[in-house]
Amino acid sequence: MQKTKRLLAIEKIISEENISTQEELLRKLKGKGIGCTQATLSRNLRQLGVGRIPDGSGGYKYRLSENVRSSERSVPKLNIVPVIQDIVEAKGLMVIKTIPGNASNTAFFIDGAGRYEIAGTIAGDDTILVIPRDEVTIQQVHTCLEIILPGIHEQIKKK
Amino acid sequence: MQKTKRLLAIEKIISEENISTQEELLRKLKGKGIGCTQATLSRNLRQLGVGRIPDGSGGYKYRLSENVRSSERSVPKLNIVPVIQDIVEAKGLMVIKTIPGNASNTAFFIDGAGRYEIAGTIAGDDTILVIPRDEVTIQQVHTCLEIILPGIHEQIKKK
DNA sequence: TGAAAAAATGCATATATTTGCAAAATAAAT
DNA sequence: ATTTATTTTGCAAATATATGCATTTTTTCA
Repeated sequence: MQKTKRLLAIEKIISEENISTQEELLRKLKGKGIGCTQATLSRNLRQLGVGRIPDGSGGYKYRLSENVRSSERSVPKLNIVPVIQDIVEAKGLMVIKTIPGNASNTAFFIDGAGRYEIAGTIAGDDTILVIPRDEVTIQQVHTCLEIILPGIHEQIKKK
Repeated sequence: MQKTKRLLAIEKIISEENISTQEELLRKLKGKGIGCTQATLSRNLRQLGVGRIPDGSGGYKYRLSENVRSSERSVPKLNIVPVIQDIVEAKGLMVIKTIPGNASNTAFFIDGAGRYEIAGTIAGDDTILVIPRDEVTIQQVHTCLEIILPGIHEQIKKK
């Protein structure tokens, strides 16, 4: 999906350098071969929870939300995807099946991402219940999972 | 000095309510007898380090910088409340997030209060699902929690 | 106290961001 | 494989925010 790639690229760029306008970010993306309009960027930034704050020297810069930043700094990108066996939706909730004994750490990882879309998770031995916030569609949760665990859907399809 | 008063008022308003545009903040200030133009506000917000971030529901809100917020919350409360990180409602249920490993004992405490409003709780490692009885509103559950854990909402707000 | 310098402000405008709407692209269903 | 529904996107226009400049207010200093 083109959008997912862009969202990931945006997070990366913003966390690595000081961007002060959407036009500037637009150029950086173009440089990476990822194109869209400024309007789309505006929507994407909101979805990602990216804020705009004073940079301390008269200007402004975009910055990821606190929880996203802290999760990126402390949780290693371990290869957690392979433990996930299946994802199904039920009653507006999302149920993730893992290989036995791996629900807890996977849920912890998901929680750690600090995504707004997810109200919380509860993990058993090999099953995780992901509770989306009201107003959040299952589709949005899927996008969200893709951001937390890039390649997750791809991985499952292959099973 | 007129400006100092305004800066303080801005900090106060922003920390207490969700403001989404400078015009809106302008009106709030006028309501307090403090007047200026949007241009001045723009300059003041930058000086205060106030950022603009997604509010999680499609809009934006202004927020004080992290350091300002953390210095304001330096008075510790002395009870078990601090282990609770967040409370959100979803699907008519209530999800309580705690610091890792504390969901179980907190849930036990909540159960122990024997409140009628709460049908039961399920605790994982750091998440508690509180299931209200049918006919019980979320608002009632909030009130109920405040009775069991005085100061809980106050505590969370400051995070 | 009065003059000079610095800071703050308003006005008008430039710049930047958001949004409604229709078209295009994706995903889902038959 | 088509059709249908959903999501994403671009375009143009509306909103919102930032800034240059002249003026007023506040501060500094002799």
